[in-house]
Amino acid sequence: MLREDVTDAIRAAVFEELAAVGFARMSIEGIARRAGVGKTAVYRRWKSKLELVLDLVSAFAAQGLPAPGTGSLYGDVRALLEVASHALRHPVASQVIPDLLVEAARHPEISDAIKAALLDGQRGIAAVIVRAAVERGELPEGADADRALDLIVGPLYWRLVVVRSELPPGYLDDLAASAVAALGHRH
Amino acid sequence: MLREDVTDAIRAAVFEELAAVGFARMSIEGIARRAGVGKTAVYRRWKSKLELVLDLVSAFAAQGLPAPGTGSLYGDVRALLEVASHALRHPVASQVIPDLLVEAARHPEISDAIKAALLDGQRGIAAVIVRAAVERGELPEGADADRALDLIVGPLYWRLVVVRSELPPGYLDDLAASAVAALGHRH
DNA sequence: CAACGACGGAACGGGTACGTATCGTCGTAA
DNA sequence: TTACGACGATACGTACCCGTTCCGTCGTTG
Repeated sequence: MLREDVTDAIRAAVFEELAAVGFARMSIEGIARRAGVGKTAVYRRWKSKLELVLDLVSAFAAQGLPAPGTGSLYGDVRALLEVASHALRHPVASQVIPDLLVEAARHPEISDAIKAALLDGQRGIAAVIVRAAVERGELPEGADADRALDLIVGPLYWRLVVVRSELPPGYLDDLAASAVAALGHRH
Repeated sequence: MLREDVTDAIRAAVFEELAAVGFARMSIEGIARRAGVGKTAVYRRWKSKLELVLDLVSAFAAQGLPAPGTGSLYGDVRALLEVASHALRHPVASQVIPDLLVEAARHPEISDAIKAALLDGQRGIAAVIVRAAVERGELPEGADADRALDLIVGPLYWRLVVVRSELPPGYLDDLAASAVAALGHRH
């Protein structure tokens, strides 16, 4: 019977190692070292670095984010931005997520896992938000949830992860208002 | 005197290697192998992998992108999106740029080089576009160029690099219109 | 035609990681 | 108390890469 405390220590070490050196440089030896564990303990549980990471990402997917229901489109968008900005400001997540997204371009398995764990969850939330707004009459029939997600999360991701600059005060409020304006715009 | 054809071969190999395996996995030996060159030829020119990449990125920065001047805010935004989408769809650039952006979080030198080569150029263009729109009366006085860049490029980057899905027909037109609507929105 | 210097190739010692095997130790369950 | 099995530690042979050194070749310069 595998000891659970050892398993947990390894999992935690993987996250730290991913954040510190990235998937490409991450090694089984480094994980075991950081976890204070023998290499044997790692290989007894997972066959490879890839399996190990896929397992962690999938565990993340199981959580499932709750969709906001504030009663207004602006409120829902603002709430989604709040959650997303917290995630992207987390020192570990803000390092691990972009790193795995880049690796996803080289490993289809990572791509699938990330899509299932993060992107599909967000798409679902966006779909709920848009549908509610349509029913409320705030958005025209047939509004596209994917496009909505681009407009809401794209600027935030760009600012936090690509440019990596601080958010000015009121930025999320502003961005939510801008997104609502852009979504409501008819072409 | 160093032979220029060898230098060019190495530079090309670095781009290919960066796209294929990423900065973290890239090795001097691999570059020389791909370039059909001895390791000596590489070390004779650059001291390290980092210097090599910084040199290439800086060369890119020297190009300098032209700011669009179409006469309307929508036209300028649409033109900027056109250029950006071409760059982010290029098979090598679309792999190299996100990879270096992630590495930038770990290497301040890369961060500085990328900022100088890409982000500052885009910021300058956004500033020109916004200033022209303000003079035209299309945007209110004091419109923020950085926020404009977030709203214009953010969604595109998200869609092309993060989600990595195809652009639906008319997506750029739509996005340009949405960005203009969001920018014009007063709060 | 002679000297020079960059070239590709090969080898160096040192470092890290791979995946596997073999220890002795220690907690647990029969 | 005995048997089992997961544990940490250590070592194995292989592979890759580091940065450097030496070699013989070859094109250019003078």
